[in-house]
Amino acid sequence: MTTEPDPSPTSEPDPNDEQAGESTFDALSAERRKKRDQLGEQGIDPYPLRFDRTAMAAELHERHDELAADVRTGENVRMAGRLTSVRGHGKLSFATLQDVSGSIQLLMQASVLSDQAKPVLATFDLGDWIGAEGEVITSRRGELSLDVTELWLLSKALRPLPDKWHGLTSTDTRYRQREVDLLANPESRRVFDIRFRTVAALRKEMMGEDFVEVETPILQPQAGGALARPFLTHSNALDIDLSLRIAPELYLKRLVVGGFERVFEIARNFRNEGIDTRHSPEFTALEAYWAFSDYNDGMDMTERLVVAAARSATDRMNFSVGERSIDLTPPWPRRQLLDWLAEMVGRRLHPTDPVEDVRAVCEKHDVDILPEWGSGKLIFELYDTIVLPTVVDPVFVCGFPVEVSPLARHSNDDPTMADRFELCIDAKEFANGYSELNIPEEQEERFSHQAKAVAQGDLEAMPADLAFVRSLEYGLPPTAGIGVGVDRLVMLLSEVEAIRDVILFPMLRPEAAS
RNA sequence: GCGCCCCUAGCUCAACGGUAGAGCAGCAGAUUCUUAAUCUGAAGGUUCCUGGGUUCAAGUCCGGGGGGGCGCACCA
Repeated sequence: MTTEPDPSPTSEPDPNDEQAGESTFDALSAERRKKRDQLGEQGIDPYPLRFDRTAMAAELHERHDELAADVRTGENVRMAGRLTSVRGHGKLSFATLQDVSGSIQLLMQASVLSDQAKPVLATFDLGDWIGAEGEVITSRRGELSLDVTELWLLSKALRPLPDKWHGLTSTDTRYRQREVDLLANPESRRVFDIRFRTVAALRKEMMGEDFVEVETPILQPQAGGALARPFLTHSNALDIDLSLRIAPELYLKRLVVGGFERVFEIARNFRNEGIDTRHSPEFTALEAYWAFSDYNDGMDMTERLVVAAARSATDRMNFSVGERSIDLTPPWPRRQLLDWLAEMVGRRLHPTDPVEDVRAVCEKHDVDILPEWGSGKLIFELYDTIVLPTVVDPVFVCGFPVEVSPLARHSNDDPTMADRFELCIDAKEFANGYSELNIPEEQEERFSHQAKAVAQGDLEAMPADLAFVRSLEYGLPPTAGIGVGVDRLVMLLSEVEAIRDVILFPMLRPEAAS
C-alpha cells in the first residue's frame, strides 16, 4: 500500500491546469484520497495494522433486541465493519455499520465524541472500513445503536459505491466485480450464504455416513467419466497434452478398488460446451461411491443429501423459482423411464426396437436426431425433450438404456437397460446415479463401442480408459455411485434462475483493455 | 454458432429526430433521534467504439465492431 503524493489535480486549487479529460469518477476518487491523506497529515495512520473488536452486530441484536427505546446498557464495545449509510443531522449523525454478521446503527453526537474522533468522522465516506467504540444503547426511536465515543479509519474506499438504494444491477459488473456486488447487494450475499451452507451440509452428511473426502486429478491425460467435450491444456515439464477433468468418476471408482469403501469428492468439473442459464463451463458436483450397494441405495442417499441441504441451508422444503413452486418433501416418487415414456407417446418403446420405429416416434414429437443414433439413444432423447420438461417436484426416473450409460451396470432383468436413475426437479437433471459396472470385459466392450462413436466424429463420446479397465481387473466390489449438481441445487435453494448467480466469479469474456 | 433485446454522470434511470435531464453518491451550507433522513445552493457527460447517410439538426434512424442479457440448439 503506498501513500504517494496525490497526483490528481483536486488537491491543487488552480482550476485551470487540471482537466485533461478528468471524469466525474476521477474527481470522486480524488476527493476520497484527499480525505485519507488529511488523516495522515494529522498523524493518524489511515491503514492501521489491526483492530481489536469486542462485539459483532448479530450478537448484539440477539442479546438486546427486546430493549425498550431510549435505554442505556452501560456496556461498552468496539466494533468494526463497512460504513454503508450516513444520516447527518448537524451535531448528531446516524450511520450504519455493516459487519459479516449483520449491521448496527452508530449514533455519533458531537457532545459525546472524543476530540480525536471528530476529525476522523469528517473524513468518512460511504464504503470505508471503520472501527467504532461506544456504549450499547437504544435510540429514542428504539433502534439498537452504539453511542460512539471513538472512531478509527481501518481502510479507505477510494472508489464510490453503487447506489445505496438500488444497489448494483448491471449483471456484467456484478459478475466481473463480485466483491462490489456482494458489498452493495444483500440479496447476493444471501445467495452465497446459502451456497456455503449447502456445501457444508453435504459434506457433513457424507462425513456422518463415514465417507472419506478425497481429491482426484483435475489435470488428466484423458478426460473420462462423462460424455462431454473437455478443455485442453499442456504440461511443459512432461511435454504432453492434458485435459481438464469433466468428471471424477473413474478415479473415485479406482479408489474403491483400492479399498476405500466409501469415498466422495466435491469436484469442480470443466466442460468446453455451451454457456447458458443452466450451464457453466466450470461447475461443481458432488460424486460419491460406496461398496456393497446398488442404485436403489443411491436414490435413498441422494434424497437424504438434498433434503439435508435444504433443511440446513434454508430450513424449508418449499421453493419458488420464477413462476414455479417446488416441494421437496420426501419421499420422492420413483418412475420407470420406459413406463413414463409409454404414457406420453402412446406406445411402449424399448432399446431392442428397430431403430426406424423409434426414429419415427422421435420425428412425430419433433425430436432432433442424428442418423447414427441407435434406439437406446433415441429413447433417451425422447425422454429429455418430452418427459423432463414436464417435471416440477422431485422425481427419480429409473432405468436408462445401456447405450447412453457406458459406465453403468446392466440390469439383471434386461441386458439392454442399465440400473441407473436421474433425479429431476423443475425440468432439470439434479443428480444421476447407478449401480457401477464392475465387469472388466463388459466395460472394455462399452469403451470400444464408444471408440467407434469417436471415430465417427462424436466429440463427446468417451475415449477408452485402459487404466480404469485394468483397475476393474483387480476387482471393484458391487458399488453404487451418485453425482449431484451442486450449483443447480443451490439455484433451487436460493430461488434464482441463472447459474451465474450462484457462482462467485463466473467465466466471462475478458474485460476490454481500457 | 443462429434470432431478439440492451449499453446515456461513480450508481439507478429519463430524453415524439430538436439546447443531454432527474434521483442517489460527491461538494458548500442548515439541522441533536434519523434509518431511502430532510431542506438550500453550486457542480458533475468522448451518450460503448467506429464510419457513413436521410437531415438545417443524430443519444435517437442505417452500416461495421466491442461487451452484456434472454430465447433456440449441444450439455448437467
